[in-house]
Amino acid sequence: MSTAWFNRALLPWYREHKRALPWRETRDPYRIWLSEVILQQTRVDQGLAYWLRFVERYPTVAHLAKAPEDAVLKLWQGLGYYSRARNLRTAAQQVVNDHGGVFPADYARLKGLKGVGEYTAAAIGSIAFGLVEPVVDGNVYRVLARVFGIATPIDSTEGRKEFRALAATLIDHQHPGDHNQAVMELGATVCTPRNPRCGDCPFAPRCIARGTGRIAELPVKAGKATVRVRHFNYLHIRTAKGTYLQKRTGKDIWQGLYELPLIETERAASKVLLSRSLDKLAPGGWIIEKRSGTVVHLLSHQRIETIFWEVVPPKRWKVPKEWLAVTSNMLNAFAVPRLIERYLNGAVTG
DNA sequence: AAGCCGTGGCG
DNA sequence: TCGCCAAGGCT
Repeated sequence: MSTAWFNRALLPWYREHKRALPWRETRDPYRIWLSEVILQQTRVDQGLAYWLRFVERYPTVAHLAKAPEDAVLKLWQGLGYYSRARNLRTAAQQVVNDHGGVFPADYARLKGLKGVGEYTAAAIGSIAFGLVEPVVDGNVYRVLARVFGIATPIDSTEGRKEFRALAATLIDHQHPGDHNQAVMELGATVCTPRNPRCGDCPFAPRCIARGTGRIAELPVKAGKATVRVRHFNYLHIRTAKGTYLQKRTGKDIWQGLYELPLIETERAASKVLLSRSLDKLAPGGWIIEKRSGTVVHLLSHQRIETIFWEVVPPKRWKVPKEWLAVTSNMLNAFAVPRLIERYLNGAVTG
């Protein structure tokens, strides 16, 4: 896949829109490293004052290496993730003791510093030393997922691999540092998680997510699956032969379990709406005797809002062939979801 | 690999 | 209001 258009659009946009930030005015790896650690999981607005204070108090990595841990933590106070501050001091000592006081200029040795992971090593390497190392942070995931329409979960091993590979094909070999910062800047200021400003985006004409109306769905995170709300209406039908059950089939929850006959609706069903659905099952003559309150059943990824309806079918009608009449003493022989079990127990006793 | 680590801003 | 999210890394 040719991706030259990506950099043709990206770098001009960046030169026009990049924010003036003090760590962008230097190629001192110490100051760049400081900014990268401070900005881990932290917004520029929050981290800027801390960076200024650190640079003033500890102008070089040697100064930081000599500082007491308590002093570093005090300067870090309020910024959160305090292991970053402890690791910061440790890494400064590593630079002094293991690298002669000079920041290492290769990816592997950068990553060997305490608190410097894949992202930070690539950021320092590309920005301070011009190494062709793609960064993949939260901004990059979001921008690439949307522009290229990638739905692979970003918090999966497969997803991390896929996005890293794509970022590697995209990175500008002449300006790796600017390229990396440009993608992040775009993600931070234009391609934001909510309400992205697509009107200001250089990729808008080519953005897959925008073209297919999936901006809000990308990037995908597997960890916290979005909870889908569904509306179930269960029919409690008592006849001389017993209560009707049916078996759940198909690619859905509770596969293979039994339940009361189900009518799923788009929204919470009213009596009128349910009547219409019942008429489709068999025309005319249904009597709705009782409507339960809404029972909410929570699954990891679904919220099932349930209404149990006691109904009486028409005098003469064709019972769906997948329904089976079960006598009350046989009901507990069938595997049913907890939702159904609780209802049936309540319906019998109360 | 999945859980933990903090705080502030946002809709 | 409250859950999500933010220039991640460590264990």
